[in-house]
Amino acid sequence: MDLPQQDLEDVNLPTHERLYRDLRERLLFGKFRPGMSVTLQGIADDHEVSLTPVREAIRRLVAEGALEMHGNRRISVPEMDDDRIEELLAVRLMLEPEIAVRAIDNVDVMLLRAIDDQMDKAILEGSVDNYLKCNFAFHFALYRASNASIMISMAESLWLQMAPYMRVVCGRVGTSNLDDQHKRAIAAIEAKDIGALRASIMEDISSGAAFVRTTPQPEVETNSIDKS
Amino acid sequence: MDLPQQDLEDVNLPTHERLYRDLRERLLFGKFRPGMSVTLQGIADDHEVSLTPVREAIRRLVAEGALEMHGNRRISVPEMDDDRIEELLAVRLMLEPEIAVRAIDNVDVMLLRAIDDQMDKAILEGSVDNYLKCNFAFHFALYRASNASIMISMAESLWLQMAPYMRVVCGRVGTSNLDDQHKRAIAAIEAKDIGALRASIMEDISSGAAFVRTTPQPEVETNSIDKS
DNA sequence: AATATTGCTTTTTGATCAAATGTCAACCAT
DNA sequence: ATGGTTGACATTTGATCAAAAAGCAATATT
Repeated sequence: MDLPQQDLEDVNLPTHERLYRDLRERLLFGKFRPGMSVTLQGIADDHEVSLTPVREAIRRLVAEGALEMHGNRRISVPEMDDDRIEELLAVRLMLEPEIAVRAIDNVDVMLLRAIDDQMDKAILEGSVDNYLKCNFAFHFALYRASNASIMISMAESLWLQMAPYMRVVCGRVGTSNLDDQHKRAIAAIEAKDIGALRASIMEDISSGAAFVRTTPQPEVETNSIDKS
Repeated sequence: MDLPQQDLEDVNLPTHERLYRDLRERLLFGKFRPGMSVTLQGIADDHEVSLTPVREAIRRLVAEGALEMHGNRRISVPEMDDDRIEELLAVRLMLEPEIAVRAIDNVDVMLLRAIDDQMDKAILEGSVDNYLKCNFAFHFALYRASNASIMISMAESLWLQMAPYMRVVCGRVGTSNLDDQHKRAIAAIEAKDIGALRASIMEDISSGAAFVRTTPQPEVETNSIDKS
């Protein structure tokens, strides 16, 4: 009768798994910037582990498109360009409304509302960090209520690919001009209105896209990992 | 001025990369069956390499959904069930017609026709192996003509996830009852008829689905890798 | 009989090291 | 100067080993 019963994660997990989660977190919300190069050794040094688990974590992130491996065996955070953005958004527009619809009967609306409240606060405070976290939390709290585990992984992969770039754009422009489709989504869920839910998710994605398009392209910056 | 200039792959590639490609090939066309368990050590022994590159290849395949990792740290070929099938087909129906449309202006119709001819032959001969290979070749010859690299990887991941199961079903039923939507797709491409192309790809996916649904569920079989 | 416990085997995991590969800047020849 | 070469340095890659974890089956306990 010995259940360690960790409330949340990361104890007793293999190093490669913890590394993966940590790097993923940093890609979503941290300081990884598009174009930045990443070395296995750098990661190993930063985290004070050997190369072996680092390789496993990195291969996984490369497979998810979160990192890019060049023929030279060199790894970097993918650069963003117009075609890539267009493609990512096109897939998100197909995929995410469908996931949302599949979650409509299971999702905890209270939870969504709570997250959205926090997001409002983040926007008011101008905290890009918290905005991004809440936005992610909202979407995936919704998506996880579906049984569509394959679609969810795909969506996670897409967000991982967009995140470093979104971060740059938001950092430049701040949190104003962000119109919040989440309340429309919540209303649609409560009304069990599939069409309206689909539309609100699509509008959320499109408005993010419009937001991005209004900002100029940032210049390149290729560097090893800078320790915060 | 020293280009080795290998016509095709696999020389000078890192071991983990060759392993990845080999396992992938075997998942798509080989003897991996749903539910079969896979051990790192088994793979390493089979290929006469050490565990290190095996881990990298396997993590990649797990990230792509081609293999499944349980909490126990044990790895297996995912079992298929009705929900999973439904979800995989739903994503394919969204994704693949879009990729096809994006390829319509660039694809080499002669190549498609050649592949389709080979597929006809495979069906006549009743060769499940060749049918599966040609079917894959056809779809991805088309898809690769698009610039949508992200969508293509996603489609590859989906095919990897379906393949072991499709293999079982086809092995049971043979190659009759397979109606060929490829000729309709080719005609649509030549006519530059986007709607017809989209419809033919969707029909191709749906008819495969119908094909699968007519066959009974195979029983489980969990084993280590059997060397052919 | 049903459930725990124990010890043994298989498997996974992570660190370390040597070899291969790649990068980059200083150097040389034209 | 420009273009190519060389060598020092950094990084990746793959094998090996010890330790941890997990499975398994026979035994003991209630």
